[in-house]
Formats: sequence, structure tokens, C-alpha cells
Amino acid sequence: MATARLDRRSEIRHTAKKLFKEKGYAGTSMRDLAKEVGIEAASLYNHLSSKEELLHEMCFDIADQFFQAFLSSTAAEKTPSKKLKAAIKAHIVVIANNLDASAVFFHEWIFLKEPELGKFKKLRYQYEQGFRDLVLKGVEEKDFKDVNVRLAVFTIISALNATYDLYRSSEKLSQEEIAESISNLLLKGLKK
Amino acid sequence: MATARLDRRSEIRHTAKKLFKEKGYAGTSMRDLAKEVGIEAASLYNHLSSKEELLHEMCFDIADQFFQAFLSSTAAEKTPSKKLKAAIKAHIVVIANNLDASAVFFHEWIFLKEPELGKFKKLRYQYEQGFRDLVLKGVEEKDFKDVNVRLAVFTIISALNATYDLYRSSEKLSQEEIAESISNLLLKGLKK
DNA sequence: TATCTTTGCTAACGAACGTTAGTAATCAAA
DNA sequence: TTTGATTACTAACGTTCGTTAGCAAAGATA
Repeated sequence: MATARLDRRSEIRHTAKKLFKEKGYAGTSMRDLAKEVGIEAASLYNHLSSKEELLHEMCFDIADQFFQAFLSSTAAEKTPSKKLKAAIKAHIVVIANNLDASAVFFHEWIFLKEPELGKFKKLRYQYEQGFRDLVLKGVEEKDFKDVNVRLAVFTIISALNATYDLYRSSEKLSQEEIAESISNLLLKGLKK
Repeated sequence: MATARLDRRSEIRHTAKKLFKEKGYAGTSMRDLAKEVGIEAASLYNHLSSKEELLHEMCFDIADQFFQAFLSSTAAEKTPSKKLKAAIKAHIVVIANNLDASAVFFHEWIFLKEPELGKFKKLRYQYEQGFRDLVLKGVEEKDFKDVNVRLAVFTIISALNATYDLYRSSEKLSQEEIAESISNLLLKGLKK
């Protein structure tokens, strides 16, 4: 009975991301997940060791992607504003390539248990610190205005993190359009 | 045994907001809530009719506040950019005055059941439409750049909606500082 | 063909869930 | 001082939860 339509392990994880996004981690039961995959709940445990494990994997996999995207995108640029624009684009691309997992990453991490919860918060802080260092550098070099760095980065990242919600609309937007539009607004402002 | 330390009804709702924010709606049990209030789970039902009712109340109460704040804040201003700035400030103030309930409003509405769910989405769309109308007016009057209105408003509101997360920090920021800083960034941009 | 691993099943576990029933104690109003 | 409404309690309901045990079928390997 081992057909492995594509790969059950991957299929389960893919479906879990979708359900955790739609109904939340706590709102999704293992029976919900099993039904969507087309097997019995008990059979899931041939492919995973616990519900929590699914959440860990999702959260830390996406965290990795954000880090790598930030590093490789900013390395290629010279000025703070070009680096920031590149980091914004990279962040949006990671989200666009992981629409379900990103939503889980942003909203369901609260269900992580220690010690993973602490590790997660630390990673997130470090990632955001990359943005803060970048903006601080820009302020020092007079490339950016003399803003409250923490607040500015908070605003930027908050805007970026919501973009997973931007792809179900009728108006089809490309990653490039979204990245361009958001980074323009944040860098140059709405006012003429 | 009817002492009503302050008012049990209010106390329960206050505590529910706190717990729903911290652990999510689905992650909070009626026994959790009862324990935090200091009574038994069954006793809660002398003060409410269901767990769902608590969520409805929170979500629609905050929705009301956003609407009223938008209307009264923008009415006093003339130009689109002044109206927008006022609406941003008003939005931030509503969140600041309802830190727990706002977090619930933003993240737990997915647990609303029909027909409240549909009603909720409609309200949120209408509220955001207020911002879109405002930005569109600004573009037409050449007060704003010729941006993608939907995307610009999405960015603005996403940044605003995250501000409930801004008040636990060591760095104490006033509502005025936050509102000023965010609206400046969004209107004038980070770049010098 | 015989054997081992993988993956599915049914059945069931103890725990936790939201909620109801029934009752005692308290307080306010008469 | 009786009465009625409130508010708390214990006990329990039926359901669902994550998970385990044990077993059968199927494919891969020898």
C-alpha cells in the first residue's frame, strides 16, 4: 500500500501549512489534517512525531529563508537605501514563495513551546536588528532622515509582513510591482 | 455571595481580552478564563451565554470604535493629506486605548462564525474603503503621488494595525510620538 | 520466493473541551 | 422578615482532542 502519490510526508506538511493558515494551529485538529490528506488521523503518525513538530518545522524553515534572503540581497548593494530596498524586495519574495507558511510564521508562533519559543523570538529579534543596523547606518550617512530607527523599522517590517494577504485579490500584482510600490512608499513617501 | 468586586461581567470580558490576545481564542479554554477570574468554569455562564459571544462583542465593539474615530477625525480637516494624517492618528489612538481587544480584533476574527464572519469582513472592507477614497482624492488633487491606491492603503493600514505590539517595550513612546513618526514616514518617506 | 520496511487501517486511551442541571448562599427590595 | 434575583458551587453530559497499540496489506530487497 506504499504508493506515495507524490510524497506523503511532503503532502502532509503542505496541507498542514494551508490548514494552519486558514483555521489557525489551535483551530486545526489532526483529524482535520488527516481528512484533507485523505487518510485516518492515526496514519499521520507514520510520517510525523507530533503536531508541534509540524509547527516547529514551518516556523524555523521560514526564519532561515528570511535570514539567507536578507544576507544575500544586501551583500550586492552599496548604499543604505539600495540595501534597504533590496532587503524589502527579498523579504517580499520569501513571503510570496511561501504564502501559507509565512502566515503561520507570523501568527501561530505563539503556540511554540519552550525552548523553541525563546529561540524563535531571538531569531526574529536578530533579523529585525539587521534592518535596524541598516537604517541606522543610513541615518548616520545622511542617506536617510533622522528618524526613530526602532519605530521606522517596526513600520517597515509590519507593512512587509502583511503582504502574504495580498495575493488572493482579483487585481493580479507581481512580486516586482508589490516590492516596488511598497519600497517606494516607505522610502519616498505618499506626499508629493 | 454577590459582592461584585468591581463588576464580574466587566472583569470577565476584560480578562477574556487579555487571554485571547496572549493564547489565542482557540488556545484559551473557558476553564483558563474562569481560573484567571477566580471562579469555576460553570459560573462564567451566569455572566455570558457562550464563548463565541465574547469574541463577537470584542470584534464588533472595536470595529465601531474605528469607524467613529475615522469619521470624527477626518471631518475636521480639509486637505487629503491632513485628513489622512488625522485618520492615522485616530486609528493608532483606538488601538492604544484597546491594546488587548485590538490584537484579538486583528488575529482572532477568523474564529467568528457566519453570519457574523461575513458582517465583520464587510465592515473591515468598508473601513479600508474610507482610506482608499481619501488617498484617491489626494491623488486626483495632486496632493499625493500617482500611486497604486489599493497597495498604498494596504501598506498604511498594515503598518498601523501592528502598533498594538509597540507598547511592551522598555522605550516608552507616547501615542503622539508613534502617530507622528509613522505618519511622517508614510507621507514623507525615509529617504532624505 | 522469503523477508523487511513502509504505510495504511480500526480501536481505543486518558485528557480536555464547551456547556447544562441542580442547588446553596448571598444580597436587595418588599 | 419574607421574597426574588444573583452568583457561586459540584457534578456531569457528550464531544473532541492528540496520540498509541496492534495488525494487515503492499512494495522493495534479497
